[in-house]
Amino acid sequence: MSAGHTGGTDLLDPCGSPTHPDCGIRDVLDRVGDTWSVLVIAELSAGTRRFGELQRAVVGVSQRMLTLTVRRLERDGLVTRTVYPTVPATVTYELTQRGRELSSLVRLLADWSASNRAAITRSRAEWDAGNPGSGVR
Amino acid sequence: MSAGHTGGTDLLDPCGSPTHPDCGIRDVLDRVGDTWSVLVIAELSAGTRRFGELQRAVVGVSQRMLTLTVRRLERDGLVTRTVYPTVPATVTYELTQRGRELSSLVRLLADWSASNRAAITRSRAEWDAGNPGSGVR
DNA sequence: CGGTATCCCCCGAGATACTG
DNA sequence: CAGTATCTCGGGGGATACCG
Repeated sequence: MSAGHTGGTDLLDPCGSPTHPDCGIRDVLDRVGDTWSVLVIAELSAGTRRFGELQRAVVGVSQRMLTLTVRRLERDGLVTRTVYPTVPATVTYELTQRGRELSSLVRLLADWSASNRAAITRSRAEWDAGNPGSGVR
Repeated sequence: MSAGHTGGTDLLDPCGSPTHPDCGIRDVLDRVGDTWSVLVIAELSAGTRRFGELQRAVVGVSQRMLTLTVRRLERDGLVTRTVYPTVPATVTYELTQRGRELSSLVRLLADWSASNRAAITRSRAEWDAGNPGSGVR
């Protein structure tokens, strides 16, 4: 490495300016990072879903958070929202092409998580045993 | 799909029990999701780093949050922490094999984010224009 | 059915000060 | 240099009630 930078993060912080938080990919990663988006994307990767179907499939999500989550995904162009003028209302959600691209990456992450979950849980238990009362979680 | 389940989330919720929040891969995904882990992993994917090097490379992270982040990564067996008994102390961090596996997936996500950032930003602007004062962010 | 609108609480995370 | 220890604040997110 030649500059004053330690290198390696250029992709994550393309502009390199400490005073410019809008650079980097955090805003996109935040969508992957938030509590429910990944789970909603995973469910929608299996096909079109109605609001209620989504809520039942994504165990534990509140109505409020599901609404916020699908709205944000729609805003990012990751899902399309379709309203049918029935009574009562019928609304379906579906991944866009962009959403499907992301979901395939999310699937890799999910697969990795599933196959490493046991080992990580064990690692945590061992660490906690050797570091009592550290407060780290 | 044959059962009463809408299907598609088995990987994300292997046990399917609503009363068992410990199931699923959220706890692993949370590590990917939190603010700094991904950035630290990305930096460490370029090689071993000292604490101060990490803090300079990961622009914006506070000392406290960097400490917490590397401790959690260590706890999960994603990084190793090595203390050299020099004065003052020297501490280095390095990805484990498991950490390198995850970092390669994170890299895919980072690449995707970088190439889709502009389009997503545009999509958000359009959505905001058509949904004034919605409060969704 | 598929949402809004409110209230409220917890904790993630920054700022600052101190230490082996 | 590489951390702890406190204090603080904002907002993510749950619970509940109401609506077209």
